[in-house]
Amino acid sequence: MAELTGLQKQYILHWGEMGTRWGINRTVAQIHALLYLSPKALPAEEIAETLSVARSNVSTSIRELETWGIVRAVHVLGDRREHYESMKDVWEMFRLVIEQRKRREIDPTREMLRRCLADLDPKEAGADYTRERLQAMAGFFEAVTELHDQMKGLPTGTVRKLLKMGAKMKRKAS
Amino acid sequence: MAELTGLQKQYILHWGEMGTRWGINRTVAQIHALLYLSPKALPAEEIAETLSVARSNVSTSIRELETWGIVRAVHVLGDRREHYESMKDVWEMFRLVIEQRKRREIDPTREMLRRCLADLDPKEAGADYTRERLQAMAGFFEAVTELHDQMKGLPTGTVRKLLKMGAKMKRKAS
DNA sequence: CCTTACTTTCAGTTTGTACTGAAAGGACGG
DNA sequence: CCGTCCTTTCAGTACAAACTGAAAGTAAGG
Repeated sequence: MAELTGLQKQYILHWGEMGTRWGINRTVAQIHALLYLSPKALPAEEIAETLSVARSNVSTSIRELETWGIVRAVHVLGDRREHYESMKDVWEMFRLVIEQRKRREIDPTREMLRRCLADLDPKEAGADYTRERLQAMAGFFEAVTELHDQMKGLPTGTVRKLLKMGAKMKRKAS
Repeated sequence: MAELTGLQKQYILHWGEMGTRWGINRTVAQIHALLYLSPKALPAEEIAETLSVARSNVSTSIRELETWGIVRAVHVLGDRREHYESMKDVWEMFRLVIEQRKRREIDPTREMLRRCLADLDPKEAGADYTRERLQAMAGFFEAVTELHDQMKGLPTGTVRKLLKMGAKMKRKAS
């Protein structure tokens, strides 16, 4: 089994911490980091040993990474075990994660806000104020959704172009 | 003390859940939701009763919201207690949060990546591959930083304009 | 089929974060 | 300055999420 270099250790540990701050399981993030740096697909057993976690923990974590769509199992000739490899395209990886977090978190929030606005009884005291607040929040989430929908279809290069355009507008405004 | 309407309850509970998913303490998020919906600033005591949490918990949570800069203490004539109110501008609120999360999480990651690239020993086996991966990741984080820096200075309206421009480019591309 | 190699599931345990209540620390009014 | 009202701090506790290891499940090879 391959020992980790100091550099790999540094990257993996940092990535793990990062994960926890964004509501992603530390081990899940660490496994992803390991696979991302690895030039070849790794079997679960080796991942477990390298990161010093239980084999079963790896199983669950890999499963989660697979549902995100950023890790997949590949087969190696003459080996019955599954080997796992990470997607290497960073932009696509984050796009996948963002898309899914939007679906799981942003969309339900939009629904909640719509439901609240629908349920709002105009006769209730302070209804106008509440509506104002809910609408402001809803407007923000709609804008985020719009932004997301537009990024979704764009190739990486176009996003970069937009970045440059933003820079120009900023200069004009100031 | 004002009882919560069903609608407020719904909003506050949802916001609390939302918070936990993004690494923000549930109570902190709930307090923010309550203050956001409240037309008037509330004393800590009332927040504690309304949400059924300990007075001391409110104290800590408010403190955190204050460091984010999205809640502040105000004084009410003839009342010795501090009253707390939430910022009402949603865009500004998220801008503040994003800016600070960037500083706490994105920036250290950029540094880590730069350090890794600097430490990388070209003589080590697989160094080229590792460099490639680290550079790809670093490039992404640089782009995110660039994007953030540009958004930072822009007024809300300009962000909306960029959204529309993106829509146009998308149509052209397809 | 049976064996062996590998993977997943799950009940119990550990760990870390959040929360509480009591005590200490201000500050204002009298 | 003393009492009271309010806020913060902190040590201990509760709770939820993560993790483990054993056992059950699955599939390939002989």
